[in-house]
Amino acid sequence: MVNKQSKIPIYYQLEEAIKNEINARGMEPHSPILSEREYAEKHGISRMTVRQAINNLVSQGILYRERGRGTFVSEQKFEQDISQLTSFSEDMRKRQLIPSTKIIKMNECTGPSAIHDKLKLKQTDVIYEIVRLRLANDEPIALETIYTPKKLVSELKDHHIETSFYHYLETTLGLSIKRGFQSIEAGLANSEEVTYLKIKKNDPVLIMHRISFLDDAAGTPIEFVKSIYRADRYKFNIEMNR
Amino acid sequence: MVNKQSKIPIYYQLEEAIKNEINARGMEPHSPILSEREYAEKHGISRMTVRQAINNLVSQGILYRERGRGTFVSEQKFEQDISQLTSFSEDMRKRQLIPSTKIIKMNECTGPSAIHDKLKLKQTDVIYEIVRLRLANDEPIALETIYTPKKLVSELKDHHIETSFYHYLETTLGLSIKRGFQSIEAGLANSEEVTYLKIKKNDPVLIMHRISFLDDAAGTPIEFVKSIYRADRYKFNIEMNR
DNA sequence: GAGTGGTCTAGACCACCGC
DNA sequence: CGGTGGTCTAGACCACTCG
Repeated sequence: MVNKQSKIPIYYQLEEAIKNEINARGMEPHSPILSEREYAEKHGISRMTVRQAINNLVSQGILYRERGRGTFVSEQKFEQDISQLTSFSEDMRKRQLIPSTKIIKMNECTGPSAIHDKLKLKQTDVIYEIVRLRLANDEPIALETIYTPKKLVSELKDHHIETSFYHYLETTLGLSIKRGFQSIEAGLANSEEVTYLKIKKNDPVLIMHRISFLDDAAGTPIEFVKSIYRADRYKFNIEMNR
Repeated sequence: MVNKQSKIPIYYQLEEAIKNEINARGMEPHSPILSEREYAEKHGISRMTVRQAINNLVSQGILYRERGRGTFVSEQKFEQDISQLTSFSEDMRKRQLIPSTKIIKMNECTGPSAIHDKLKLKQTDVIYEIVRLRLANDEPIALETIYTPKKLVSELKDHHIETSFYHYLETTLGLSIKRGFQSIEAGLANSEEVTYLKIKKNDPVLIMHRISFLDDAAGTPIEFVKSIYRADRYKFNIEMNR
């Protein structure tokens, strides 16, 4: 039921109520929910408020409308889940593997300038360069180099980056990552990569570059990452819309 | 200006008007547009109608709001372009390259069964197997094998697949592709790939598998594709949300 | 305090669907 | 025909920002 005295907006309460209704009653895809006028009367609220709730659920892919017929429960709700920007740790857990990390190197630097440009920094700004070996079930999977501006992540300690850098950014620093741009190419392992990844010289590898941006008005770059993945242990999975 | 007599919804006319305003005046990112009340008065319409127009532009990533301050022009407008499922031809044109195609092989078959499973077909259903060499500016980029059910694409002729298979599906057959699932891995070129792609044995390649689904209630699989890309000429670019 | 976006109301007319 | 969603109105009060 909707509480009109609550500080929580009515349309939001109704969103939750409708979602509960769908789950609690185990409503099948394509089954109709109440009409907008019925919800309005049932809760003693305006139809426009009901529409706001339903609009939100439609854009979340939970409901769909058909003019003249009604509003119905959607088939699936992948929608938001498509092509999510995920950290290595999240990625591995999705694959039912246990992620771990070995820090190879962490230092502050002011170069190279190409990195400054990508991160939209001044040449004098200090950048952290972090090299980590990423493992899954204790087997080396990827060698990863992160560049991130010191002024955004303050004083980084080993324990901040021993598990998930994203988790540290989002939970401890309260930074919100909005989107990232990735490129994926193929190459052959060089001697440094061979050592850490325990593969042979000239074995194929996947080379991923990523730049991620914060969810602020300016879209501030927060990290530039280069990762080398073992081709025999890793492939990228991407779900795409058209 | 908005025409209240038109059959085109006012909120939609206003959307177009605001977009024009931004472009025509060359408004910079972060510059404010008129307030909701100002648009309402200027066009003699209700504020709620103005809000509907602005809401749409916000969800398209063209504007953003700040409570108590106003509504502003967004930095970029990547919008829906995120992680779009694109055909080879579309992909190349985006990169300012001229795509072309050489058909290597096209035949009907009823195997292998793994393909039938992926396309959710009966073992007796006929599948087209199409092998095409994809070029950009006349240079070979990828060797592509498509499996697609004959019953969905009817009688395929060479000229249907000499340019864009997606274009044929969507324009001639009126099929609408909704989403696809891709995997990307790295490998070394085998002897067949070497010949067509004009690279050397054991050069690195990108191996892409894709399965695409139609925009119908059942989400019918329409194609299973395996593509081998030259690593020295191609990399995947992906934009992702979080 | 003046202006902004956020929420909400109680109506209205329309186009469309299914019976 | 009655019911649905789609659009629209002319107000209202709120929380927030900024000078």
